[in-house]
Amino acid sequence: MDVVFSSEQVACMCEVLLQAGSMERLTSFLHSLAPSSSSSAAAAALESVLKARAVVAFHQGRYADLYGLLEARPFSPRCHAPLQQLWLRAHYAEAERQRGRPLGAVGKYRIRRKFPLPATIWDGEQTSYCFKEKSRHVLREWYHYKAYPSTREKRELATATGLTVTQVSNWFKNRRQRDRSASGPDSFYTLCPNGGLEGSLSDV
DNA sequence: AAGCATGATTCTTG
DNA sequence: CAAGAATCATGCTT
Repeated sequence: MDVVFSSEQVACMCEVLLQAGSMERLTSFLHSLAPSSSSSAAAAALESVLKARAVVAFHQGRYADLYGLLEARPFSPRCHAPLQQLWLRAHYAEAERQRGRPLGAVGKYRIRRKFPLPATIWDGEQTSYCFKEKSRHVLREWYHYKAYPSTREKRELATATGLTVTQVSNWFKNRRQRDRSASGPDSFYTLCPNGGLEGSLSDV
């Protein structure tokens, strides 16, 4: 068909179908897009289309295609997280298929080291189980100067780091606690006490 | 499998 | 509501 979509429409279509997770429709939609030469050039330049193609490639197990797509050109940071997941999950899947059984934590770790994220999908860091190095840097600096930020200062730190106020509070709390316990008169008893808690809590 | 690091949670206290 | 302590949960590393 020669239904002509604007670039925006195409992108929107991809996003919606991605969101809905309907591979079928997404696949056929992309397929309908590919052969037409006029709009395909413009469409191919669209990030959403590339992302959609990557997702489809992943779903179909065409991992080589997937890697090609991901490495082809830089993506905006907005898409990094999902695309990184694709990259990793594809490599995990390949390794698992090859060895016939699922990978454990260590296996996945090795895969991650063996196949580092391409620069097109990675802004340098953002490993996820931690706050960003940038945010942590800000917090550390601040802590050095003052370990007890006021509520107002916490708010500022939150906006400065992109974290929530609670996260900032937690960070300072944890930091203080760990600093203190690390330097305190720790020579004494290292063992934990036992019997502390008695059951039977009354409710209501 | 064990150890470490780090964010979050729970409980108590002021 | 915030601080401290103990503890949990999870991910990384060895």
